[in-house]
Amino acid sequence: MGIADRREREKQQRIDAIMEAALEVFAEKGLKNATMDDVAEKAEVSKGTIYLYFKSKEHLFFAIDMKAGEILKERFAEAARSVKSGLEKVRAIGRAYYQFSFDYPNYFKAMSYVEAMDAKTFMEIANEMRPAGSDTFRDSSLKLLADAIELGHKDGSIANDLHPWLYAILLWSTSNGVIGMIKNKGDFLKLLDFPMDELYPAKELLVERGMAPVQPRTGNSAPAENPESKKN
Amino acid sequence: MGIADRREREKQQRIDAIMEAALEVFAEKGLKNATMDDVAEKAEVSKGTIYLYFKSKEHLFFAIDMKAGEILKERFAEAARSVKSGLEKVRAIGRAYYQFSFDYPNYFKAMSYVEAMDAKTFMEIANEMRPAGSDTFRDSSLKLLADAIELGHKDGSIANDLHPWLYAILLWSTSNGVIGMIKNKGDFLKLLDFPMDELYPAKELLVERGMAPVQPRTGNSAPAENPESKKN
DNA sequence: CTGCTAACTGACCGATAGTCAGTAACTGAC
DNA sequence: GTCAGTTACTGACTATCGGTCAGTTAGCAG
Repeated sequence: MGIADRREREKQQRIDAIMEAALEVFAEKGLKNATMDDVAEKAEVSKGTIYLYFKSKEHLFFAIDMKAGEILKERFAEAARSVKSGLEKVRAIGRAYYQFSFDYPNYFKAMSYVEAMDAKTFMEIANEMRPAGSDTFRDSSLKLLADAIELGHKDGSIANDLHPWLYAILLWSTSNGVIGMIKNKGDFLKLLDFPMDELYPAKELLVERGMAPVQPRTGNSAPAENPESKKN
Repeated sequence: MGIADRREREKQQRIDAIMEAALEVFAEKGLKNATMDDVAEKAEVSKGTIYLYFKSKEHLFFAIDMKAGEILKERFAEAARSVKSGLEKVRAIGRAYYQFSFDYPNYFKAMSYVEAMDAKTFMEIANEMRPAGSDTFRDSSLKLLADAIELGHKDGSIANDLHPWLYAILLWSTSNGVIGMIKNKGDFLKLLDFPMDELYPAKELLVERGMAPVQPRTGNSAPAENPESKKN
């Protein structure tokens, strides 16, 4: 079985080489302008070889997205480990995500790309590429966030009127929006003297106030369920 | 001058026809799979004609994005008009945006596409296509949101610890994240029994709590500025 | 009718994702 | 050692699509 093992190992090395090359090409030319020929050259294989291991360019992106997910999971775990309360863990995970987008801009771009895929394409590729038993969310980085929120419910640091998974998806998607704005339009907004650096901290502030355990309030600030509140 | 007028009118009709055709093709095939040949056929012009009026596919997208912005502005104005307090206006505008993404899914997609452009490309195209005097933000739909927030500061319905424009960009980008999640991954999450319908209302709840005028709090829920809060 | 201009056309080009018939390298059986 | 079979790999080729441009048509002025 030693030979089969070695072959398996070599296969994996090829896959790693291709993914690493892809990441470098993305960094140099951007996702959209990176060609498969570029990747092939950088990885020192022929284009055909890439297609032996990745069904399409999108499959390659997806593989990179999965790897990004692994890195993110480690970072989230570390962030959550560093503090105790649910709210603190949520905050630490949020910052870890923000930091990740700077530390691994190309992984982050790949994630954004996959994020923006329509659900149909996404599901097709996901079904082909995820290891058989893997349960999309249950073992993802998001799980760590949901766990932190659940803990927050228990230790009283987070309002428990929303389901942990709802909170998690909410925090995830709002962070994506804010970081996406910073990444894609940051240069532009800076040109208009907009203080980009304050955006994520402000988001954190807003969300943490929103997650605070509900207390009796004075004033007219209660969120209304009623859509047609025409009277002042 | 009658002839020149007529020519100008016909030119505009051509432009409208192309944009309308483009929108239909996007609806049928999705942004990515829509080809310029498709658009040309649908608009009943040759491909060359499209390129007389739009420098590139991206310029065409951008034109559609601008039109979407106009529609959005009207909707925002109407939403803001329907209520009185700053917070209510913000809420109404937020809902108008959410509703817009369902009423005009293809306009919304085009906006998302432009949103995701890198700042460099975006600025190049914007400079070419915006009417000369127009000041990107100052007369955009976002301005209406910023105005509503400023009003909220004055009437006391919104915490005034963040600059109106910071709030506006924040609400905009977080909404984009949430709606993007719903649009792109909604089908997928639904498959996992995730209650998609609750996502936007939950976002609204969270944000409105976060925007509420600051009051003395009990409990340990104060957002900390300190990044290394290691002690529980 | 003639010459001029503006609008329009569609065959064509270059780039690029993806394919596949052919080749090379390796393996295990004898 | 050799040879048939298998696996990994190659790169020329195809199809598609964004974008171009030389040529055509239509309308107008003199």
